[in-house]
Amino acid sequence: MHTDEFGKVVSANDCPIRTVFGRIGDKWSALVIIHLGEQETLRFNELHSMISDLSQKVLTVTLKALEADGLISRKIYPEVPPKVEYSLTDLGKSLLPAMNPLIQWSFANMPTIVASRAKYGNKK
Amino acid sequence: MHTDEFGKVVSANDCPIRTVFGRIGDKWSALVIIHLGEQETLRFNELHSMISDLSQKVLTVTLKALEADGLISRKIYPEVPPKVEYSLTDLGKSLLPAMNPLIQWSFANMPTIVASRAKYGNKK
DNA sequence: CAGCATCCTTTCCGATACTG
DNA sequence: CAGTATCGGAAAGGATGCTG
Repeated sequence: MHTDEFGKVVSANDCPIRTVFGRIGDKWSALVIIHLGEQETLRFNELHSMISDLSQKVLTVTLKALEADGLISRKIYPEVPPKVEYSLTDLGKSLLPAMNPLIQWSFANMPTIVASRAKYGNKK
Repeated sequence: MHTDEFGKVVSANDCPIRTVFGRIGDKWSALVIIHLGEQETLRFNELHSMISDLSQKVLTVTLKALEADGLISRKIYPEVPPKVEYSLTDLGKSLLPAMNPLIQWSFANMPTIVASRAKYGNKK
């Protein structure tokens, strides 16, 4: 147990960095948030087709986790067939500008990283 | 397969967001990068004691992955006992300011997220 | 349409023991 | 000191089938 530059505990589940980066760093959450940031609201299958290579089960799990964290909201229209719309909450919206620099960095530096990774693989 | 707002492919391994967020979003990489950002250079056991609840094996794996991506560099001093120093590369240093807003956001909003998570758990 | 349930594989990660 | 090697448990993620 120790403290970081913010004077907060950086251990186990008390660590904000691990909590937040763990959420948006999982395989799909960041993409879901970004898509919802662009589109205002999206239905389940719209999201599913936008991020086509994730299973519907995992999308469900991801959405539930984001909802539990208060980052997205889920609106159900009592119709047949059912219609469910997802959108960012205010908290979720506040996350977008915080993520933006990292997104920019990702696009700018991904080629470098991929090249470095390949080179490292060869050296082994 | 589709394109996002940047006009780039957002699928499989071609997605910068998934590549970068996947790396810094894993359980420990972000913390390692942040610590190296604060301290300039750190030895293996210094990092290990700073992030005490990760095993030495996982620290090794994490460091190797970051090195492979070109984010940190590893300097070996041929002494007995051995001494190895880790530091951020220029690429790694450029990542820090990009991560910063998200770090700030994490500290600011972690309480809200934790509260929301707990509430959601009760409702189920 | 928007899921839930189940099964299965893969990956992650911690504990422990050992080494140049 | 700074790792490597091996094992085992837990968790993440994918495929498939079923349902209100």
